[in-house]
Amino acid sequence: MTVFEELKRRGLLAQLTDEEEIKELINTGKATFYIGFDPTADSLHVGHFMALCLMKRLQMAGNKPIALVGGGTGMIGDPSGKTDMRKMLTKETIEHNVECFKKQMSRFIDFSDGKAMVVNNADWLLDLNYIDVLREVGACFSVNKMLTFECYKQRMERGLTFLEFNYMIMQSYDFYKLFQDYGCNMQFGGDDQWANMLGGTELIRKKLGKDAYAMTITLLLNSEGKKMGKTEKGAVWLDPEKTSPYDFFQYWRNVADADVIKCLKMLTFVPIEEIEEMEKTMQGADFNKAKELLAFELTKLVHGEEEAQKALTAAKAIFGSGSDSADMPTTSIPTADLVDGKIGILDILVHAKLASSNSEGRRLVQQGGISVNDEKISDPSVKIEIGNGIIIKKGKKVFHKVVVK
RNA sequence: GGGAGAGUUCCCGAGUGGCCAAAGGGGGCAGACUGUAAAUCUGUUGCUUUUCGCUUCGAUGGUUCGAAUCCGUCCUCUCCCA
Repeated sequence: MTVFEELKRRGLLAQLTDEEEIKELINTGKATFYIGFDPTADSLHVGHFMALCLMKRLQMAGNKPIALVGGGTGMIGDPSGKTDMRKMLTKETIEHNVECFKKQMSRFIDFSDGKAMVVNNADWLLDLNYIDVLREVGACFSVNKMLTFECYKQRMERGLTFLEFNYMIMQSYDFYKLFQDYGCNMQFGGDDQWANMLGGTELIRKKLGKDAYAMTITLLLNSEGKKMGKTEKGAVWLDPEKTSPYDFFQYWRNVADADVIKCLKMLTFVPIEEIEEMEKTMQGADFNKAKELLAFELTKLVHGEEEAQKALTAAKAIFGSGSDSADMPTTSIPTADLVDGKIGILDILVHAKLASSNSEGRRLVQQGGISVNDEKISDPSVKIEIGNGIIIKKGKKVFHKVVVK
């Protein structure tokens, strides 16, 4: 099966400028393509992961990926898909984030022997001269046309600054620049980037009279139409410091039934035939097996096989029998906080960040949401003896170990 | 630059002198039902040493026994005209 066919069967392809050309180029390994990453945080998250997978798939087929970190465009902020202007990041923050991105990417993509490269558009965007840019590329963009793009529509109602309006031009300039300097003939990205990417291909055509191609991948939306990889507490990060492997595993273990197959197809390297077979016969509790596979595969890709195994074992131990596990998130309480070797349940909850305040902890206890060593707690004033460590269960899915330091 | 309007708790959005920690909805959390799913139903959703009390309605100063509500100044945003 060719790469193109594989991408298509996995439901990854969204829009393409020229299907036949792109198919030919990537199948024969002749593409040099780039994907842009906006350094808005100090870690990549699940949304970026899709792009990384795509890079890897294409790299395996012999194509050359360029990861473009938006150190320059990050100064502007992409208005696509946002209803409000985002916060401006300082130069220092962006530089720091760019460094973090580079490190994380090298885990997925093979950068040896020039098989792939990372570039930072700050290297060329920051030194641009305003007037020169206006004359060189500004003349190629029609404001009338830009305003008709979907990505600006909703911002037309709520306000769009000139700063953000220029994001598209900068991104187009990136492609133009990479095309000339590195022979980069394709740009890939999320489907929300379509308009920005087309800007690049048109600029190249107008300035150089040559063809470049763009392709977007389907955004990973859950069955409710929301972007996946976000939780109430924020994004699901690839950095183990920000989202522990166990939590990462649990996020995928808990996806909705309707989303499992899609996620397996789009995010994992499990052979497509296998997934399609699974899809046909899946019913009832089979979903749990599929979710387990999904969670395991992804954790393995992101954190390595060992961590994935640990997360799986921990999950099985906890949800299977509720018994102890070495890999559970743990909080240590200083001995000084204990009175006669005991401590109030509310203090424990707040310490372990299972509750953000005493009030919330009290509520949890009163509503029967807290168990200590499998015994339900109903009195918020109860003192708990920690001894060699206790297991606290909050709700049905959150387990936490507490020990004395 | 001129004119009009708006800023309320996680979000949307009521409230226009005391009965306001502030309606309603969304979201979150917990309980029931389940498959660590969805849907549904119930409870809950500022803090606290929990029936007392404390802080909150853009910021600040004032009027008042009492202010989210009235007045002054400032900040931010939206709309109309240029």
